[in-house]
Formats: sequence, structure tokens, C-alpha cells
Amino acid sequence: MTDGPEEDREPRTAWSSLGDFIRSQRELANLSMRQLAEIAKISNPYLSQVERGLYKPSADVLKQIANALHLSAETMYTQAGLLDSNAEQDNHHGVEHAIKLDPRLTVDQKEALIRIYRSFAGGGSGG
Amino acid sequence: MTDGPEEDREPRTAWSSLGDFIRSQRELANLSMRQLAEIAKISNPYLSQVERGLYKPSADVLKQIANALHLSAETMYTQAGLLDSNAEQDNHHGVEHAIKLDPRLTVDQKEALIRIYRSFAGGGSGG
DNA sequence: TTGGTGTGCTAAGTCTACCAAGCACCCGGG
DNA sequence: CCCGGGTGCTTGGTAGACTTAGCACACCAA
Repeated sequence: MTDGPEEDREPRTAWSSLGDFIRSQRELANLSMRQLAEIAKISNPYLSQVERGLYKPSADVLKQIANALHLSAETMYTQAGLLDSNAEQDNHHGVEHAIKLDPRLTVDQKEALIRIYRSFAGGGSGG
Repeated sequence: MTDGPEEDREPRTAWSSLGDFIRSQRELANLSMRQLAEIAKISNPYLSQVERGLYKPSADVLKQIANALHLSAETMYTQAGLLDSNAEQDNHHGVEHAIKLDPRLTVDQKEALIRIYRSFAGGGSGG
């Protein structure tokens, strides 16, 4: 669609801001699309479409781009709306939470520990 | 629900895959695939495939599942390898730490829990 | 002028995350 | 025996994330 020099910047989706963000960061780093794409190991046309908001990149690609731009993955995910700004960062130290996440424990062991913990703590420290 | 007690368990050192993690968390929450799929707003066959490692879910789906399981999105992303784990997320350290910080427990209870936990976890890697 | 190299953008195709429907199995009741 | 309802798993198909090839324009050299 050979449009003229005046291009209307219309946010057709919520994630077009992500494209703007990436583009500004890329220009800030003085990288061409092909350069950034090379570093991030994606194709340059795809980067173009991402920057213009046509596609929503997967988290994997997002991480690669963030890495190439020397940004944290969290920042990228937040920009992409995959993470709430920093409410999620503050992970509470719940005992049950920690137990559930422990890879050394079997499911049965977790259930046992949680049962014991609840009997100690006197009720639902629900997680 | 209770399938054979002799199930192939993957190496204890880490979650062999995201699917195993999700399945454990689901079983820990006493949810069937259809129930979790319903809450997470994905299809039950897809959940089955994800749990068996056939597909790698998108961050969006990951977030939904995390929410349905009352886990933080960060935790899920970390499990999926999309985020590097922070000190906050460090799990086997986390259980003892969380126990020590819990104001509901007496010192004796904490010691008991930690002893049980260590017996379960195999006593390795303290600290 | 022509040619080579830079930029970003477009078109057509591949791969895969994801869904709807259905299968095989097991259990309790008629 | 045959149902009805529970479990997890398989099949076939769709949408979109992503790639490889190629377009159009701009700049500098011969």
C-alpha cells in the first residue's frame, strides 16, 4: 500500500506501544533494523513488523531483543503487558508458596509439609 | 485420578520441563485437567499437551495458568526459562527462609518443620 | 548514466501454539 | 448386560508468530 509521506500513527492495538518502545530503544542504541535483528537472532522484516505493531512477539523473541538492547527481560515483558509493572516483583515469602515451588520435594511430601505447617500456623495462610 | 504409583520420575535436581512443574502444581491444588483448563481459560487437550511437554505455551497462557494456580507470573516465567531466577525466586533456599520468617510459628515449630523439610529434601545444599 | 550498498517495507510460505471433537479407560447404578 | 459421568490422551484443523526472498528508495563511487 504505497502510502504517502504522511503516515497516520493510529494505535490499532494496545501493543503498538511496544513497537514504539523497541524502535526508540533501537535508535537510541544507534542500531539499524538489520543489525538489531542480527544480534537478536530474528529476521529484519519481522523486526520491522514488530516495531510497527503488526505482530506481537513471543516472550522468547522479546527476551532476545531485550538482551540485544541491554535491557532486562522484565522491562520488556512489562512493556509488552506480560508483567504488571512491579506488583508481581514483590513475591511474598509464604511458607506454602515456597514449599510448593521446591523441586526437591515430591507432591506427597509437599502435601505433608503443608499439612504440618497448617497445623502449626493454625489455619489458612492460603496461597 | 490416582494413576499408577510407579510413575517415571524425572531427575530430582530440577524440573525436567515446564510441563512437570505445571502438573505438580495442578495436582497439589487438587484440580483435574478440565478444572484447571476451565479456570485458566484454555482447552483441556491443550493443557494435557503442555503438561506432557509437547508444546511450549505462550507467555499469555503461562500467565493464565499461573493465576489459576495462585502462582506469580514471574514464577511461571522463570520455570519456563523466560526469566532468569532472582534471589527472591530461589526455591530450595526459600522454604527454610520462609519458615524462619513466618511469624505464626514458634521457634520449636520452625525447627521441627525445617527438620522434616531437610529429611524430605535429602539434606543437601543447606544455605 | 550505471552499479553497489545502505536503509526500511512487503509478499508468500513454514512452523507451531492453540482449539473442538472424539477416543479409551475406569467406576457406580439400573 | 448397558448407561451416565469421571479421568487423561489423540486427532484434525485454524490462526498467527516467524522466516526466506524480494521490492522501493537513498546515498556514494566510477
